[in-house]
Amino acid sequence: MKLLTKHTDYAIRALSELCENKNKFFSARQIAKRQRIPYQFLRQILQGLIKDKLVISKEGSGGGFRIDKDPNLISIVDIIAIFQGNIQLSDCMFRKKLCANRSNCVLKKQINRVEKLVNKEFKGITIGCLLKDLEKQRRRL
Amino acid sequence: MKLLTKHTDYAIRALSELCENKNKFFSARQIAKRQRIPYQFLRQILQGLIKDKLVISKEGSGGGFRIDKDPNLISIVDIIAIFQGNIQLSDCMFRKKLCANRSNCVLKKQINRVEKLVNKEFKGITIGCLLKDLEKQRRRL
DNA sequence: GTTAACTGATATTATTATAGTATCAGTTAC
DNA sequence: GTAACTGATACTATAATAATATCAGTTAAC
Repeated sequence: MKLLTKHTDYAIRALSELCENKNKFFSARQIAKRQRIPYQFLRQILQGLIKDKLVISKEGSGGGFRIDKDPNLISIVDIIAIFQGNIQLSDCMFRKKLCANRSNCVLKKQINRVEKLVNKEFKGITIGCLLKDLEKQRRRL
Repeated sequence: MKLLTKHTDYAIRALSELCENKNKFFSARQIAKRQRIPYQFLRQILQGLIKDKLVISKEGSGGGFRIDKDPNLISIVDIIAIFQGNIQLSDCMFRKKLCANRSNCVLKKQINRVEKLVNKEFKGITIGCLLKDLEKQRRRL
């Protein structure tokens, strides 16, 4: 029962890493080591980020990945969407027919309401704002 | 990626069924049939509801289950808690140590915020209010 | 007092999602 | 040419969820 999977978690970390220098290419191996992410798993994740054009890659020796979108425009819903599909709090919503019992449908309405709320909140959480929070935290130490 | 499992979904339906007549004992077989819930699965769920004293049971022929708590005081967080533990949107929160990367911890803070929001909203959704919604819906038809 | 309709408790299996690993082909810089 | 990379994809492992099966004990009614 969780809304964020490792895919999303690792993707966020990888993106933050890339933001350390937006012009540099970081190799998957580098990122994996620094962020303690299983290497092959990270490579899959990076492929996902490429498809959505959040990062760009360079093949060959000295190659790697570079951020390709304004961090302030990368929200965690975008990342969730890549790896987990749209946010849905209950299976119930997938059922095409009306539920056997109507009470389930009134539940669905309530859940939909909360779902929209979560979506809205998550949209507001961007890589950019996470980095800002991080900066603040660092200054405080 | 869902917050409500079948356990919770079925439990809500079973409780609504029991509310049809708060003094009557309904057998698991009856409920299963009417709500189209796999019988043995439902029995497990009802055992869970008994442990938390949401329902009471009567053994033997003519026995079954009866609601034992004011529906207005049964919130879906209570039910989620029985079958899924506390609401947690990310695994990250389980890690005792600080994350390798601090950015993860700032993420944690944001997720915690949304988590509290979801909890608050879910607390407001009770069996009682779902039944009320259902009544309204019926009257409209 | 036997039988049918029940619950209590628990073990087992199936299914699916998530997480992680392995491999091979192709690219690039030196 | 070779070491350090990515692209693509197949495979395996683990865990959570969903569902099934079984047996012992209880109760009501005949």
